[in-house]
Amino acid sequence: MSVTVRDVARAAGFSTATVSRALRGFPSVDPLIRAHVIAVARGLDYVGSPAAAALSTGRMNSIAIITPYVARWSFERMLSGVDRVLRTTDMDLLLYRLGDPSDPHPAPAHRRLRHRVDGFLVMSIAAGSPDLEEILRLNMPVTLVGSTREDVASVSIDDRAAARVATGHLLDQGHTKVGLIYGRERTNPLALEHQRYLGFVDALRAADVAEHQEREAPGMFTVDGGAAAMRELLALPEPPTAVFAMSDEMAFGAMRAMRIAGVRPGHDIALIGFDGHELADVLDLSTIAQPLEELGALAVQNILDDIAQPGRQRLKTVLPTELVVRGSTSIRHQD
Amino acid sequence: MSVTVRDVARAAGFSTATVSRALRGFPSVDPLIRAHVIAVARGLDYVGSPAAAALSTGRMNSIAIITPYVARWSFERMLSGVDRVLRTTDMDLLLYRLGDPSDPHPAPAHRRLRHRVDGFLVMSIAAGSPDLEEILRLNMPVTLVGSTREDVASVSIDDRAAARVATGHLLDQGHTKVGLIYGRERTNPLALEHQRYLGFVDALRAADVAEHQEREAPGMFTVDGGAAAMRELLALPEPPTAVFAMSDEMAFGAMRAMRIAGVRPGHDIALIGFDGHELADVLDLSTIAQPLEELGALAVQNILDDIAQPGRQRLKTVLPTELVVRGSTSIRHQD
DNA sequence: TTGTACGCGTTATCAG
DNA sequence: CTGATAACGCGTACAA
Repeated sequence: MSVTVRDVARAAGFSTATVSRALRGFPSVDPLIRAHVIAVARGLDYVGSPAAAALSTGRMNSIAIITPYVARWSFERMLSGVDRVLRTTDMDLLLYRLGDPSDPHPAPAHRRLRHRVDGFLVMSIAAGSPDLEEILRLNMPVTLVGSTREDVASVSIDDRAAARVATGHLLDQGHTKVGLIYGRERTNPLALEHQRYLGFVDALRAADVAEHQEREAPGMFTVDGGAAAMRELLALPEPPTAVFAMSDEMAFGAMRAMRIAGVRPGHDIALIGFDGHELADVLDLSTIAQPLEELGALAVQNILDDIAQPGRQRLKTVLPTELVVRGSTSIRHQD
Repeated sequence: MSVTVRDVARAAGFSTATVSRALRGFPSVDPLIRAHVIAVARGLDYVGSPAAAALSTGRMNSIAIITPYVARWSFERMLSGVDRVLRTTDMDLLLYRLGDPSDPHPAPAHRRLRHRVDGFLVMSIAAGSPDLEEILRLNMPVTLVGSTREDVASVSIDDRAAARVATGHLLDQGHTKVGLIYGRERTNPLALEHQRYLGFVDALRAADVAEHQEREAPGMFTVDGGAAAMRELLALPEPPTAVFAMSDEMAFGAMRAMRIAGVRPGHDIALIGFDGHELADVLDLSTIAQPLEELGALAVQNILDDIAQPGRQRLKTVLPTELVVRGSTSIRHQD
């Protein structure tokens, strides 16, 4: 087939053991011999078999990203952070789309992953999700990104506080009819968006503003969904004068619906999103910026550490968010 | 360590060979025995070792995506298409960020990939790129997405024709001072964007409009870069009255710069992008829509086929693009 | 410091 | 249709 350690050993005039050690830079090998072996290996265009190494050591030298939402902007950002850290190592990155609660074609088997990777980065999957439970049952290093769970390492933001800030910002402008564009199921404690919903309610309560369920519409965390939600809100007998969308992408959709309906964001209706999307700036959308790239980077670093030294203290990091005020919430409400 | 075929074999009262065959659904095994073996395996919570299987068969059961631009919207879409197809198989997906010509920290070794995957999906890497050459040298199944190269399978669009259409659309509106926001190096034949540049020039020539190099600014294919480019164009003594941006993301940046400068897209300056970005709609940006998800899906399907039957005819698919006219180019130019 | 020899878990071959 | 056994390529005790 192709050239193996044995070939290199023969050509170099040493044993496979020495070759193996030399190639991996062990200190216990004579510098001269190492140089020679490396030269010979290069000459033979030798490249090791990760499968064989994995079989022998039990380490796969790779980690998996588990996430249901490959198509969200936030994923793309977190992935950038992950990649930035990972490319300084020799670890490989596997990508598995798993954990979408509304998936008609549910995951076949997580068992398969067992011997496939050394650790898991679970992104945007709520604690309590069956898929997450399956992963945890594997009893391998896991770090959550964007969610939290007892006894599992995680890197996240304080969603509840952030949503409180976003909603509070609207209330500060004098709005009392505050609408919400959520994802799919805001009241399910297992849903990732639940915390943001609680923050929304917190803020209303703190300001003594009543919550009106009919002013809350689902936007599925997509642009189109956000548009549909806003259409729904606009059709209300008493539409909200301010709206908090749980993601910038939904807010963008809402803006489209508003434009079509002839309603100006920041003028007729205040609108704030969530994420700190690159284009929020272009669309002059107020938002809650979260450090997505950092989330990814810290999480992968933690996984690497966990793999290196098992039984390590579980890391729980919470990163800060920032309210970014732009035109879409610039105008105060006056009754 | 964990339960192996041998354990299953012992528990089931059959040989490892039979167990292996039964578990993989070989027709040559007694249905009753198969059922029994499967039951036992499940009972033992058996899960196979891909590393061992790979070592034995030489097939890794996984493919790699190679791309420099993890953070672009177009990547996210193509990835969605890839995943849609891949999840109907038992193949795993490895992700490698490689091939960025402006990478200060160049790739360590592609050799490493040799025994890691069964095939490569090379996205958005120009033919002639050193990284692509390295991959091709491996002599394994490769499918290009978004670029073309002699003797390599590819799924792409006709960039040149599409750019011609975009530019032609501007010219049709009566514009003669047409600007361009390109990526990094439009004139390098090895750059991916070169074809779009050629299409731009084609259209100008066909309309007998002179090309003015100073009306062409680099936007690095990012939002911020697009903004900078537009600022540059606006500062010209004779700014263009219409601009073609080689990506929607750059066009978005351009729109931001225009808004800050008090110039209205589609009114003061016509603007058209490229990609069919989800948010082009929201921003009322005309664009060239390309079927990104389909590109990804077809490419991965082709790789799977190539792996299944080596030495197959090289596929060369070109998918159609579509001009989408919106507000940003709706107003005709009048001198 | 270097070499020998075995094991990792699975699949493929070949004989029965 | 089933079983015994030899690879697959590398890492690593253990011995020298």
